[in-house]
Amino acid sequence: MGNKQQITERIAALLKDSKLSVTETRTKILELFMKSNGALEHSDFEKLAGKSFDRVTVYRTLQTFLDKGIIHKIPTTDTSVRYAVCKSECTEHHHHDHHVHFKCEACGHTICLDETNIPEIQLPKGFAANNVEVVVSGVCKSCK
Amino acid sequence: MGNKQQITERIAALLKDSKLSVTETRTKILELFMKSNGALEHSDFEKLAGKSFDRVTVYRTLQTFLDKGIIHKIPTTDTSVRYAVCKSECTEHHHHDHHVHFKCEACGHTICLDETNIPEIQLPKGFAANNVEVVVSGVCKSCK
DNA sequence: TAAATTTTGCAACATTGTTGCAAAATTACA
DNA sequence: TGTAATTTTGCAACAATGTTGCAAAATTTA
Repeated sequence: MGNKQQITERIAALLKDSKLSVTETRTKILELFMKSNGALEHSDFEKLAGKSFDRVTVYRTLQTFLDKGIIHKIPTTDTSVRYAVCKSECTEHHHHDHHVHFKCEACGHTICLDETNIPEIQLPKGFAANNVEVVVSGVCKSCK
Repeated sequence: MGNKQQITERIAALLKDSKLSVTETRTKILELFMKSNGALEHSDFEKLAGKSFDRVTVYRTLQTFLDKGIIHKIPTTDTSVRYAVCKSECTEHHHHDHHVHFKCEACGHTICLDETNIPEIQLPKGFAANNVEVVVSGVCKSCK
C-alpha cells in the first residue's frame, strides 16, 4: 500500500519518466486512478475531485497520458470513454494491452483482468489482426 | 441480392414481425444497413441519407431497433456508437451476439465476422460472464 | 373511411468535447 | 537561488452530440 507521501513520490517519478512536468492536476488524476483500482470515465474525475480542476484540463491531461502510454482506453457500447492505467510493459511506442476488461453489471465498475489472457482468434482468410479488445460483462467477484 | 422491391418487402415483414409501424424512415434506415454490409454510426445516416430525415428521428429509430433486437451496438474506444443488424437468432428478449467484430484500420469500416467464433475465456474465480464482446482491429480482406 | 394509435419534426435544452490565448506554474540553467 | 524559457492551466467561446415535450402528420385498426 504505502502512505500518501510515497504514492506522491511514485507518481512524480512516473511523470518524470515520461518527460512530463509534475503538476498538481496530473498528480491528483493519477492518484484517483490508483485509488479506484479500475477504469474511470470522464465524469468520474469531476465527481471525485469535486471540480477542483477545469474540464478542459482533464481532457488534455488524459490525452497526454494516452500519448505517453500511461493509460489506455477501454471499449464501450455507449458514448462514454473509459480509461485505465497501463501496466509497466506499456510505453509511448508500444502497448501490451492484451488483457481482458471486465464490466460488472451490478456495481457498474470496469476493471482490468491482467492475468486473464486473450485466446488466439482464428480470423477468416485475408484478415490481419493488429489488436484485439475483449470486454466481458457479468457479475464481478465482489458483487457475487 | 434481390431487387429494390423485394428488399422493401423484406424490410416491411421484418418491421411487422417486431410489431412496428412500417414507416419511410425506418425502411430507409434498414436499407442503409443492408447496403452497407457493416456497422454504421450515427453520422453515417445523416451523410448517407442526405438529411432527408431529422436527427431526432434517427436517434429514436435506432433506439427502437435496439429495443426490438433488430440491431446491436458494437463497442468502440471513442465516443461514437456503432450499430449493426442482428442475425436471425436475436430477439427482443435474447441476444446471441457471440461473433467477432472487425475494424479495418485502412478503410475505417467495421464489419461482423459471423462465422468467427469467440473462444472460451477463462475468468478468475468469482467472476461470472454474461456477455463477451470482441473487437479486432487490423487490415481487412478488401484492403489487404 | 373514420377513429385510435403511433411516429415524426420542431424547438429548446443539456451534455460532452475542442480551440485560441493570456496568466500561472514548472523546469532549466546560469 | 533567482531568472528566463518552457510548459501547463483556466477562461471564454464555440462545435458536436444527445434528450425531452408537444403538436402535426402518418400509419394502423376495425
